[in-house]
Amino acid sequence: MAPIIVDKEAKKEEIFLAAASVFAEKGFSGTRMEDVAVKANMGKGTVYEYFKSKDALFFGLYDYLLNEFHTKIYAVITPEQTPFEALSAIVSVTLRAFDEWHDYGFLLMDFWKEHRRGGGLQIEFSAVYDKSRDIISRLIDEGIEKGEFAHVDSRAAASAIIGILDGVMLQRVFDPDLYGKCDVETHIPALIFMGLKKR
Amino acid sequence: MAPIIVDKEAKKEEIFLAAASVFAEKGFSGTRMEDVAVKANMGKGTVYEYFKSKDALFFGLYDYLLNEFHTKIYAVITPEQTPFEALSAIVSVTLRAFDEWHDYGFLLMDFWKEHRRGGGLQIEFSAVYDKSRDIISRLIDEGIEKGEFAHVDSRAAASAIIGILDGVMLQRVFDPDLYGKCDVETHIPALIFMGLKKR
DNA sequence: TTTAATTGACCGACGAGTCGGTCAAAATAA
DNA sequence: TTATTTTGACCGACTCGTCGGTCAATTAAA
Repeated sequence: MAPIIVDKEAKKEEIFLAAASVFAEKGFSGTRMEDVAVKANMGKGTVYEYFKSKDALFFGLYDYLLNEFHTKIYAVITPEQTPFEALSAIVSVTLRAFDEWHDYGFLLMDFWKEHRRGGGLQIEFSAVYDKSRDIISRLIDEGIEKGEFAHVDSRAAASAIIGILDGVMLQRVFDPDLYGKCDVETHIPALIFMGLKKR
Repeated sequence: MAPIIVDKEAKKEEIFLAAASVFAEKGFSGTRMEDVAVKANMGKGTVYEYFKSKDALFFGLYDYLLNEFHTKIYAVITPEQTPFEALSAIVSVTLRAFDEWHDYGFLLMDFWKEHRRGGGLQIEFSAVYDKSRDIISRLIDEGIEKGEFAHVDSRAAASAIIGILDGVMLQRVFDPDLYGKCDVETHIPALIFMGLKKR
């Protein structure tokens, strides 16, 4: 019936990991499918058994990684936290995630850049960011309600917070040692909460 | 001896403008040199008279645009301003610049992404960001000294502010209507200065 | 005429995707 | 148990369209 029973899902994951590494190193257009195949210890044809095209692999990888990231986020927020605590947790875990996996920055830049290119595959970043802004701004609204936060525009603030995370990651991509001496995980949340102005 | 005297610089600029438009629309790797030539109303060969290679054109364009942006920034800061005023001016002019030329976001994503690819040409973003952080953090230090700002870590704060600008631009690239209803030029500086916490 | 400026047909490298063939495990027969 | 058949996972040589870059020819100013 079915000789050689292969765990297709596990194999897809293997390919994803190889692809992540190669795409991060060479960028989307600089990567040849053969490179991915070699990295995954298989023939090019095999990669095509699992992914219809280079695009399918690339955009599939995005979904895979986004899912992993969401898992990390959801792992640190609980209903018992105050809005302040929840926000802090999200900010730290994100900064730490970017820190732990330097390659992710390069990949993300590629996803940003390629997100258009037609086809049903393209990444809907507007939806992804919408969702993130929703979560953050809801936390901010809750904080305002509870008297914990000032009456800021929660949508704009959410956008800014997410912007900081992306923007700081970006700078770290260009200069990995940027925060060698400075504890960004403390200072960034501090700035978000306290602002620049003297109290 | 010297027949046709062509203003080489003006012609280079023509090509830059055409290239900016095409690169923004199709991305670096999606752009054919022929596309640029057509947009600039000339033959492909002519483009190669002015730029040695696609890379030379692309990275040359970056320098050209960066220079234009710096000119904009320097136009709004004066020695008489308080640190608060100078920072506000920089933030607004940057947000407005991103707003006025939507294409710039796409281009920037391409520059970010391609910044590595060897050769003597690659963009030194670490230096570019270093310079920006220097300017901003110096302003913040000055503000702290004058008792205008709290004792934040000025390097981290500068990094965060620049991050907000890049990050917000990014979100606007994905969702151009994001700030249709909300005055981001007011709210973002407000958040930076006042923070989230209730005073 | 001379020489700068322009051009686009052409070339060759490159890489995505294909496809016919191989192989080993599993099922079945003997 | 051993031989035979079946099946699908795997593979890499090949094809073929696509550009970056070149250059011989053309245009036009001086």
